[in-house]
Amino acid sequence: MTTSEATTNGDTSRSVSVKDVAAAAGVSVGTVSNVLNRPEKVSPATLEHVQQVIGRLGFVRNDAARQLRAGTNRAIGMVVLDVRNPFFTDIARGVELRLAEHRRPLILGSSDQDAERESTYLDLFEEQRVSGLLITPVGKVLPRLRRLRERGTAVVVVDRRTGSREFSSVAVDDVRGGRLAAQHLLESGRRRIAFIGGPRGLTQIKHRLHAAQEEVDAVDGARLRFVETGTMDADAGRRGAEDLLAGPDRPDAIFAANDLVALGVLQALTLAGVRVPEDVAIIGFDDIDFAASAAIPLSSVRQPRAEMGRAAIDLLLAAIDDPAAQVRDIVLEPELVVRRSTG
Amino acid sequence: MTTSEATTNGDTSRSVSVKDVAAAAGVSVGTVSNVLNRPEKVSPATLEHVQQVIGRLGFVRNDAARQLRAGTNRAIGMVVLDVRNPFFTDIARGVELRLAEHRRPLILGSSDQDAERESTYLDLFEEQRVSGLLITPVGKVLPRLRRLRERGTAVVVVDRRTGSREFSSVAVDDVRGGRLAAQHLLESGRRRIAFIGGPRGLTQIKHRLHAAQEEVDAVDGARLRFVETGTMDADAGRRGAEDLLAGPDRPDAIFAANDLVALGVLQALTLAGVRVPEDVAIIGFDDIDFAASAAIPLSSVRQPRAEMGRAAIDLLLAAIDDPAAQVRDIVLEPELVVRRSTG
DNA sequence: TCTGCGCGTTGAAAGGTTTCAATAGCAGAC
DNA sequence: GTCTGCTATTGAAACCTTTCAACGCGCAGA
Repeated sequence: MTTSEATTNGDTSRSVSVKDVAAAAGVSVGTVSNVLNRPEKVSPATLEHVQQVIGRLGFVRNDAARQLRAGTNRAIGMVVLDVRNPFFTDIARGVELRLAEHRRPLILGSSDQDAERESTYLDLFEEQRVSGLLITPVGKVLPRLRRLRERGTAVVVVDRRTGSREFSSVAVDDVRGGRLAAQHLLESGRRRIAFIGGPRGLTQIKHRLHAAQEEVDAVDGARLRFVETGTMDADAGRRGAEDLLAGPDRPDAIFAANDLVALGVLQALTLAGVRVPEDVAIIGFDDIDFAASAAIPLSSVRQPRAEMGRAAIDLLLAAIDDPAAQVRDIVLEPELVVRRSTG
Repeated sequence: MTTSEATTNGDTSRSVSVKDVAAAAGVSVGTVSNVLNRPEKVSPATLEHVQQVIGRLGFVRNDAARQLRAGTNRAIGMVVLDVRNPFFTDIARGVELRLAEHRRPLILGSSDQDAERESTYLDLFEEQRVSGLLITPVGKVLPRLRRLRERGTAVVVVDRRTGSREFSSVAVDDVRGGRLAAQHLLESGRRRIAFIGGPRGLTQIKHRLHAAQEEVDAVDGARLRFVETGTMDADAGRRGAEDLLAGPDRPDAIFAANDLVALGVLQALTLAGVRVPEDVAIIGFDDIDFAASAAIPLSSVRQPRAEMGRAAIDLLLAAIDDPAAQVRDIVLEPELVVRRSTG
């Protein structure tokens, strides 16, 4: 117990605690805590002195103890749907940036569309007592989310809506997005349009497709075909496009459910010697960076991903600060980005 | 204190603790803890009973308290260099999968090549007392890493080597990778090769370039040109390729420092009407999914990213279990993947 | 019947922070 | 010189889990 021996050389045997700092500075632990958390309550002289001791001893606050006391972890948990789709990593990046401003850690998990993995992460987050949770749900998790909220964890749903108005959410106006894409294709003179993507059951798909259909219906002689796929990756796009090419009545434009699908479509067309955009125009959705970097730069309907992340965190932090805060559904506007692939 | 009233309906006012479980089950907290952590020490009858109570009350272990007691967080921290490059997210994914098997949370931060952000994350991880740290260093962090290790945090360096043999690392044999790419181009008859990428100072670039140079030197009439870029993204590739096209003596093959650069190169060539691979062959590095999905599928030198993540975690967990474990540099083998872009 | 043994269980201590009621110190008012 | 009111500081309690020495009990062996 060499309390007074705390000298310059950090004897790093055991971690330095507030108690050590207090002893070395000749003040009480309460004061040290105040220096850390409410510096304005401490006299300037004491403040300065304690801060110096903290620096000298290399004290680093133990967050576990702080959490224990506070009853909640400062960290935010996030369950991402698919880390391999830059759309989601871009959202995560927005989240992370905003969170860093608040010095809150982000505990990240990716469900990879697997309900079981999703559930495992929810278990983990519950043990961690995270103060907030961001999730793009896969399985039937509403009951779990309710339970989490009852236990004091704020929840915000990302890129989905629960429909039940129970949880705040951040999403993009898919109807508008579908409309923008279809209008653009129609305005550039395309009439035989195919929509590639799926599965059909996904709300987003339904909205985008339905809006596109309405636009197409409003133009004489224009038709829309739906090519359903099980997943929404490049492979799906490739196969969907190959099917279209093999069949009769080749379309003159393809609206892909997202950019990954669009990239697959572009590949299939290129390899088949179909000229883009002369023979077939392609437009994607999301506007991930790879859309702009494609061999034929892809037109796309831009989703403001970083902003989605930011908005989600802002909603979440608001809910954490005031658990009675109102449930809000934030709907962001998509934006048409025209590039080479639609001429 | 309605201890005995703990019934099916979770009165979720305050979180259920071991103490509550103990009271409801009529045993001591020590026994509850044993049920949780050393079930074999508990008599079958008690075990069964306590487990039922745990289920009934919806008890979830408070990890903060556990951490406080243990002195260390079960979580692993990871600082990723650039989340926008799928190469790194793929590694992170491998890490995450392996970690999930051990029920350890992953706290993720991305430095985006910024030394300051990197430093902020190290602060955060220190406060969290993470038990292990995975990092692809940007700034001068060796002193920090040393300090972390002194304080009991295991450290593994990913996709870099420190040179100092102080920290374990996982990386890929870049010399071999550079050799594979160059050999492949030379064997397919290419003689005027350009290497696009940079910055020059990066060890990886040096190794890949140097190995390629050696291969080229071994073949009569073959030449290698180096086009240095500041970053390693699609934009850099695009500009590098444009420069090459504008200059005299157009190459017949381009070896891109990574796949992002290669995609940019492909775009520039396509837009300039240069045929790939007929006029110019392209090979990238990493073999991210987008290489296979490019309009002209890209040949690449595959880095086993998931395996890198797994190996890194295995090293890390070994170091956590036994702090005296030997420092190891794991070097994985790259693999040539031939696709359309090199004919 | 007594001793010794082993198993299962207990209860208290420890871990580091924050909070808050209580205290000390001090200046100004009377 | 005493009292009031204020600010700065104190010290102990609380948060929840894990660990471990100690305890009680039943049973086998003497």
